[in-house]
Amino acid sequence: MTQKRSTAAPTIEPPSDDQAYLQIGEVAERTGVTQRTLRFYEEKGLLKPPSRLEGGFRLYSEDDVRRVEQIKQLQTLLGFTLADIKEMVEAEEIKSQIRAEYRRDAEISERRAKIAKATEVTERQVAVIDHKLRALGEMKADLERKLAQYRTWTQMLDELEAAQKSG
Amino acid sequence: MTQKRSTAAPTIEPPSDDQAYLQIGEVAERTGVTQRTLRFYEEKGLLKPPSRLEGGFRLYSEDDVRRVEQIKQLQTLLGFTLADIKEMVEAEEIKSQIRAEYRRDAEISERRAKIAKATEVTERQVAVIDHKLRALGEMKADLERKLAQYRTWTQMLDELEAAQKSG
DNA sequence: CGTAACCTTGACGTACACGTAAAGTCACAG
DNA sequence: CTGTGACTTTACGTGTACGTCAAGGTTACG
Repeated sequence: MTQKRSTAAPTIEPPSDDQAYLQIGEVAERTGVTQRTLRFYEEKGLLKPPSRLEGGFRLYSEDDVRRVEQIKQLQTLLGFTLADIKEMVEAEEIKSQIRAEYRRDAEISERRAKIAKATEVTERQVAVIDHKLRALGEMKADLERKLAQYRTWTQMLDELEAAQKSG
Repeated sequence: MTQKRSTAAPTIEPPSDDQAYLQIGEVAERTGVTQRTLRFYEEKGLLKPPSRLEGGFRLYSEDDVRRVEQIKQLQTLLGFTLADIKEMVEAEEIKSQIRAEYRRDAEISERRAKIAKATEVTERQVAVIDHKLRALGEMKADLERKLAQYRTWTQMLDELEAAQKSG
């Protein structure tokens, strides 16, 4: 029998809430990237080191899965480098920090600074996206002009053939 | 004196029209890519081998410059690989062929086939672009939600400080 | 306790997109 | 005719983003 370990509860280490933790294989399958890629992203600081099972097995959260999907989007669809993406991911980290500090008492000026920083980074990202949106729009318009041209040519060939038949 | 060879008329080889031909250095400067990159694109079939001066110097046309700019757009902005881009460029080639055959007598069926092929490739490209447009749109919406969140938080800090002052 | 399935950390390999250095050629000024 | 700058090919080097073993530890089931 091909045995498959039950999606077991973490034996130790993970922030002892009752989340559904996933091993690297599951995450790989769900996200469509390889295990190597997941380790590589961790090594490069794109994914925070996940919690571990006592044996050393990585245990990922659903949040981690979402992050991986986000990274793949940014990379394959939008052509950002992992370095770019790391910056963006770090902005996400800042957001988490802000949320964490929200409950606790923290220097207001410090909180302001972090929010300002996060705002700045996010605005740069929006600008980049706007740039790409415009470029893509122009590109699409070009392609549709071409398609229109092709339709015209096809029609001309139709008429030419019709003339030949009736001629 | 820093000598610069006059943007000389091609001594030989180039399709003997009176276009303004550019050497590789000029093209590199105008397009912002290196000479190495231009030779590399040629090697990879992304740029058709340009005409040469009798000494072997490459002579590029304005069309070539436009193509280089298009390639850079596709690559850096949209994240296509050079292999992808080569396909697209080859579609462009087909279009040129169709235009060339338009004047001459050519098999109608052959012309139809080429137009059909070009249409197919172009439609695939439009589909890819649409995909990216949607992804970018969603990403932008996400970022703007974040920005709104940041504004809310900043406002909360404002009010908190105001309360502290008046308290 | 055996063993299959799953995981771990190295460490080396690879495809892509060029960078860079070497050694020689070409064009024109002086 | 020589110097200088722009160009040529050839060839090896580099950074990114992983792929691919290899050797071994861990977990769960029978």
